[in-house]
Amino acid sequence: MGSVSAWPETLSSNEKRVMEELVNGKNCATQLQILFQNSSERSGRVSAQELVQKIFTSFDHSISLLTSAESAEVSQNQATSYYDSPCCKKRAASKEKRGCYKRRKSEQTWTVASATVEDGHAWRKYGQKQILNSEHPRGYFRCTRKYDQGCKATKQVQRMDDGSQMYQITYIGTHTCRPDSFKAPQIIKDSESWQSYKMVTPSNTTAIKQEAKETTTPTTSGLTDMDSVIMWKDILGADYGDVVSNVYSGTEITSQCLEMDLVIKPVEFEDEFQFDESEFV
DNA sequence: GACATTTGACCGTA
DNA sequence: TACGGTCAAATGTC
Repeated sequence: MGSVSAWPETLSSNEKRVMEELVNGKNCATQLQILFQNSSERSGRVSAQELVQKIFTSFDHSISLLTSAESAEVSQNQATSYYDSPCCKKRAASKEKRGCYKRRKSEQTWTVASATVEDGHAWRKYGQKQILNSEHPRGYFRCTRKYDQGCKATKQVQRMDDGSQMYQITYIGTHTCRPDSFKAPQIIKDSESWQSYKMVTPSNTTAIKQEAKETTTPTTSGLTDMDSVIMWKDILGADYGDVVSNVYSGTEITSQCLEMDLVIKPVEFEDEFQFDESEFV
């Protein structure tokens, strides 16, 4: 485990802490993988659940650190840039001026094929567009916490043209909001079995906020973040075939998790995110 | 009345 | 210049 002093001095203290958390999470994941490889026993010094708990905590801390830094930046920017920006002054001056925006090319994006548009977050639809050569229109959604918490997450939902009931959902940007209900999955918190996690159903959900047709509801597990959904599925995949069936085929992951059927396509990180897989095997 | 959705207009990018 | 993403007025719903 690296100490703070092991990181380049160019990193800020927050970045160093993030790195520490990520390394910690990676190490736990490695141990967890070994545990799964010797799946019959629970003989390690720590149980799989404890490791998963650690991983979750590490990633959660990292996300918190990053989002707190980002949120500060966002709120600072918002205070001055959004309503005071030349762009919007211009808009105020000219009511006819619309579409004053910058495309966010550097945001993280990932695509998910799902039988449902629900993902545990509350989204508000802000647009719909007929796309060329597509049978179905594409819906544009933003996080309902965009204005109160500066959350930059958006998603695009489009019915697939292959006649199936599947939706192609593209997530753009990560949630910087911190829903009150966000917490570690019940299974982790209560140290229950993985099986209990499987038993979580949409029927015992509580809504963060009522949104019309596209409203999404978090599960009681509190697993409200799409990133978390993907993460837990990935973790559970190998040895919990009944719970989650993952097929890692190069760059594509096919999963079935809870009520969602997902095909997760490659995450495109425009920011340079390096992950040395060779150390993982 | 507050909030969400619809829809046409506007604008950036390829 | 066409396409796609976003904005915001109009409209709908509770």
